[in-house]
Amino acid sequence: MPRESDTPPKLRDVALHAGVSMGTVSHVLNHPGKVSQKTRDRVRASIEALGFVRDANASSLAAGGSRSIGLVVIDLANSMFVDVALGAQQTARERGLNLLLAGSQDDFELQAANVDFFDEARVAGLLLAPMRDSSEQIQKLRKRGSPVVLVNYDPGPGDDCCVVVDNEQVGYLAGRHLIDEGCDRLLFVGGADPSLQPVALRREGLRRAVRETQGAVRFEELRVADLTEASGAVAAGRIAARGPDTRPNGVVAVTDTLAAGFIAQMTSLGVDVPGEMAVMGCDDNSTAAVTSVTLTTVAMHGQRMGAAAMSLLLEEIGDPDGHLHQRVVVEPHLVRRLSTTGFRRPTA
Amino acid sequence: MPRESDTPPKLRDVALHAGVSMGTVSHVLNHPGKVSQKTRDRVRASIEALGFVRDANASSLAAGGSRSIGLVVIDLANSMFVDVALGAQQTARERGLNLLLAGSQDDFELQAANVDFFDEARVAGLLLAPMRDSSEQIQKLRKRGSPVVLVNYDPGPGDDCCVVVDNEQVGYLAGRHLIDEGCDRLLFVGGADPSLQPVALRREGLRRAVRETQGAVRFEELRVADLTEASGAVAAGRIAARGPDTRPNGVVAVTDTLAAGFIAQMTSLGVDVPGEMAVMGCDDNSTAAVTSVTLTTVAMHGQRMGAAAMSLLLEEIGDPDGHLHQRVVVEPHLVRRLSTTGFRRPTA
DNA sequence: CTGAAAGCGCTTACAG
DNA sequence: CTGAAAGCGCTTACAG
Repeated sequence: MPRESDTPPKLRDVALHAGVSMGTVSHVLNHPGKVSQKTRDRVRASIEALGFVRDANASSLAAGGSRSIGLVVIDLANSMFVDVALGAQQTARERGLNLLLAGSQDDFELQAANVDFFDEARVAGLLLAPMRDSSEQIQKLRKRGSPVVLVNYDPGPGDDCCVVVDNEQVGYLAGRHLIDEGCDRLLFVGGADPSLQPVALRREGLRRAVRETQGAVRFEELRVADLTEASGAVAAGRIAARGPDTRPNGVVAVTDTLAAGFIAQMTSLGVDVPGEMAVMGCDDNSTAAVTSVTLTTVAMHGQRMGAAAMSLLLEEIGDPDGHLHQRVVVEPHLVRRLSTTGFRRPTA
Repeated sequence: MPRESDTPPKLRDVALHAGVSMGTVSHVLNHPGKVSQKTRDRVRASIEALGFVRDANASSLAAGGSRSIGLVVIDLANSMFVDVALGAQQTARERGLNLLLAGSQDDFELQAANVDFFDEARVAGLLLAPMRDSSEQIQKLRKRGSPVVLVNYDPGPGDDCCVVVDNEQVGYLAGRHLIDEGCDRLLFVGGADPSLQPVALRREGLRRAVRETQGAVRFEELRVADLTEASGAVAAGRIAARGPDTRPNGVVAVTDTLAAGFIAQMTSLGVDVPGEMAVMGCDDNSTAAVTSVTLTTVAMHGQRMGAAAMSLLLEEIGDPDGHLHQRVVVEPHLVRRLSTTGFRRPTA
């Protein structure tokens, strides 16, 4: 039964209770193999009896490092990053490490604060899904000896491991799907910021799918201000204004959010989606799924990304010098839903 | 410029560099008001110059407590809990505290592990959204002096603060909405487990709305095995089998997931939702929104819950003895979408 | 306002 | 396998 003291038991109380030294208790906790079965059992019984819970702060300080890994994602409201967290957590647990999770809510300053927090906590390593170049933040961690692995961001050949999705393939899968459904006039709706790597790559992939048809399919693109639903609606307005015979009949919006706005507006303008126009997004972002028809999209394996990133990180933690930085590319996959199902093929 | 040493700078290096004692550096960090402007600036310059980052483990140990709050939620894939985290984080930051987030993935053992982890980390307090009675876990924290506030779970009058949504009102709002749309034969679809408080309360609220019509609206209910999409589909099958004139024309599923399965199956059986039958869910769970029509639902103010819970926690941390436990009830609100819009009123 | 010193609770060589 | 002791990096009374 728990001791009725007014102060919580500490390691020395356990030692006293079990009749051993503090060092032995600590060994039971950290290197049980070094202690005889008998002593171990006695110590564990005392721990149980007193309700002892080790102070992780003291432990990390004395051991010179914590057994936690930090994960900082762009935004927890994006379900992809929740998947990343699940994958990373599972892999971490398998190795006896704890995952600390923080979301940056699309705010670069909050991201910096999160990284700083994990820096202060002296995490054993950091998984970072940055919203843009964050080499400064990463440098600080590295100086302290904490490896960093980037998720969903490719820093280019250099100092860090990264795990990214094959965005060119994302675009290709989208294009291929629409073409297979019978669309022959494709539109790519992207954001105006050309520096966003994923946007450029997805466009390239889509073009590849179009090229493969050897001219049977037309391609055009439309740039909107940003990747919000509002911009999607603007794009829809412009396209709908054109006649049914010249406007695109297959649309790839570069994000689900954009696609959601596009479909909502297109529908309200009287165009039948997907009957007259198949529309799809990219990301499989569940928070953007509230469209009038369910959205076909190209999804990423978020969990796989998280698990891969954690593996790379642990590898580097385990062997900081021998480690070679890697770039892991995860393949996307198509998720077919109603926004492209039931498109009426042109009977030309 | 950062010092080119092979070992990261510590507080004593900063003291040396600034020509002050370690105590003074610590004061600059923790009680800047106690240090003269001039000294403060000098110390800060040294911190900057050396790239010093304080070790939070050592700090917490010496100070006898950390400046972090833990939040353990049932499942991060449920968007409501992401909202809770956002609200809690914002409130925590305003008070200079950090929020540590952990998701339990619907697994009670993982929940226990998460709570233990925060216990070891000696968090200043814990916000817990438990999946069921967790008084044991809570007791451990309390023994160590960490207050606990429950979120989305009402433990009954007792030892802890809690923040919950008014689930009776959830049911009432749902019923009221359907009745206003012209439905006169309501169905409540709930899970078979009567011990789930929210289910019972939502049913009560719905009944209240029905009672208010003084007999003009019929009420019935259907219990299914659990709250999955599959069970929703099963329920739809049973209802659809009845003729259009006797079956319900307004349905409240106790969760969005259930509603999603219900609608999908009902539609595929040839019943027009919402034309012949208006259907709605409860929760506003974005991950369940992938239905063929967008789902009307009753939502909770997750952010508000998170913020309220954090406030209660901080209040108790600030005044452990004077603190009175409270039960904060957050009002739900209706989110109208397509699954109830366009219902054809019976013209009897 | 500033400094010297004790101590937070644990871990880890080091001897036995 | 076990114990005594130094030390992890900071904070906080306590004197000055």
